[in-house]
Amino acid sequence: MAYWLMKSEPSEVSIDDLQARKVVPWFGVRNYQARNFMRDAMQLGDLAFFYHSSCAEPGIAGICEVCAAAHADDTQFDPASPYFDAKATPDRPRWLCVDVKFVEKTRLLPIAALRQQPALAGMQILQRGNRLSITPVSADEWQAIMELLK
DNA sequence: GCCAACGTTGGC
DNA sequence: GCCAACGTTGGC
Repeated sequence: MAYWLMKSEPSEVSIDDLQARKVVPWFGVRNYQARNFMRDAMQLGDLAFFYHSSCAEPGIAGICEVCAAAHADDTQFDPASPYFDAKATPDRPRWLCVDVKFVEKTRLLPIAALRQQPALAGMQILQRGNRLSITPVSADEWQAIMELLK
């Protein structure tokens, strides 16, 4: 069992959208490192903070659970999608996604609040220049954030 | 809108 | 395989 933090732009998929839809494929990842986390490291039952990025109030907005192993991301085959990849074919998909299911909506925990916690100083998302949309979270970091959310 | 940081591309 | 140019990310 591992912990993760997964960024989503709420204008595309917000925690409220996930709550309404129960399960969503984590489509749109176009970064090899993030893809490899989904393909090689994520396990069914892993928990992730659902993080709202590129929005008015960036921060942790909820919790979700990995509920399907990595499979082809359909958006890579759709010419109408911004995530279309002409070099990908159903035979040889380049991009994968796991499915996640809604666990809970939390109060919004802004990134500024995360930065104020010494226990979280090592979090990958808080490091300078971090851009990765999926990052591992240590058990200690997970616990510290859960405490903040109480 | 700014801009630092990073990943990708492609010529050589 | 190098590396400059370019595009993207994402907080501020």
